[in-house]
Amino acid sequence: MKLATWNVNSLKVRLPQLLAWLARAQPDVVCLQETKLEDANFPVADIEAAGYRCLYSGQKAYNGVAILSRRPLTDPAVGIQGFEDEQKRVLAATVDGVRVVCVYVPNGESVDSPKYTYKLDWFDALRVWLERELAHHPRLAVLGDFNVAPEDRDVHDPRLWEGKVLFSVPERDALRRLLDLGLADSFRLFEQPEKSFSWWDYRMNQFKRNMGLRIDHILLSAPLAQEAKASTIDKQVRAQERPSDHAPVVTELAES
DNA sequence: ATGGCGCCACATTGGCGA
Repeated sequence: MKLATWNVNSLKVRLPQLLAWLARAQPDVVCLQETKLEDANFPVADIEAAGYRCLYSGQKAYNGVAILSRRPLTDPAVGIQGFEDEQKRVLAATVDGVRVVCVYVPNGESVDSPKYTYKLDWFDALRVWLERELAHHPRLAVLGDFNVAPEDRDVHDPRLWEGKVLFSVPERDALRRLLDLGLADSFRLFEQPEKSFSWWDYRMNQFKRNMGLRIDHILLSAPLAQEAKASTIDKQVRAQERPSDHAPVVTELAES
């Protein structure tokens, strides 16, 4: 089973790229973030024509998440249980016995912003909810844009980013506490090229200069981590014309 | 120190992302 996550930064704009990527990469399950579409405008027909079922939870202009799957999606759930949030950032469903959770963690804006407080509160609520979800679903995967680079090696210039939003200690601690529930950062289960990133700012040719961050992650519970075969970041997608600022991350599980 | 780019909407400028 090939699991993927991609922040598309507008599904309306990126739909042709998504369809081309599905055909090339052949993922089984794809979690999308920043679809920026109300549910009424979700391109269901195009995605079904490509061979994928879909679940989506969106809003106008901001946020919005979706799960695409070749196999049936069951037991859908919207949002973090027990956490009121108008922003559409979380969607979950079960595919072939794997509980798939798609997350779009708040950006935080800057460490002195109210949005940063919201981000940390949001992480807390996510952790509490995921702990319960794990108890019910031992085969659990959390995929998405976490808006946190976990370690120095996930940042092109850690000294420059030290203390900044996306790399501040409280954010990294919040992500660490998720991993401490018994989730593995699947990308790091395998040997990887140095300076592997999943996001590059549009400005200043940062992609060409590989000045990025690794903030998009696929976390796997222990039974799934044992089955992981490979994990990669699809940089080709970021090199296209009119790209999203994020590249897809893909983790493959052995057939079980 | 600031803006750079791209997308969106009560749009031709400002909010937001990261």
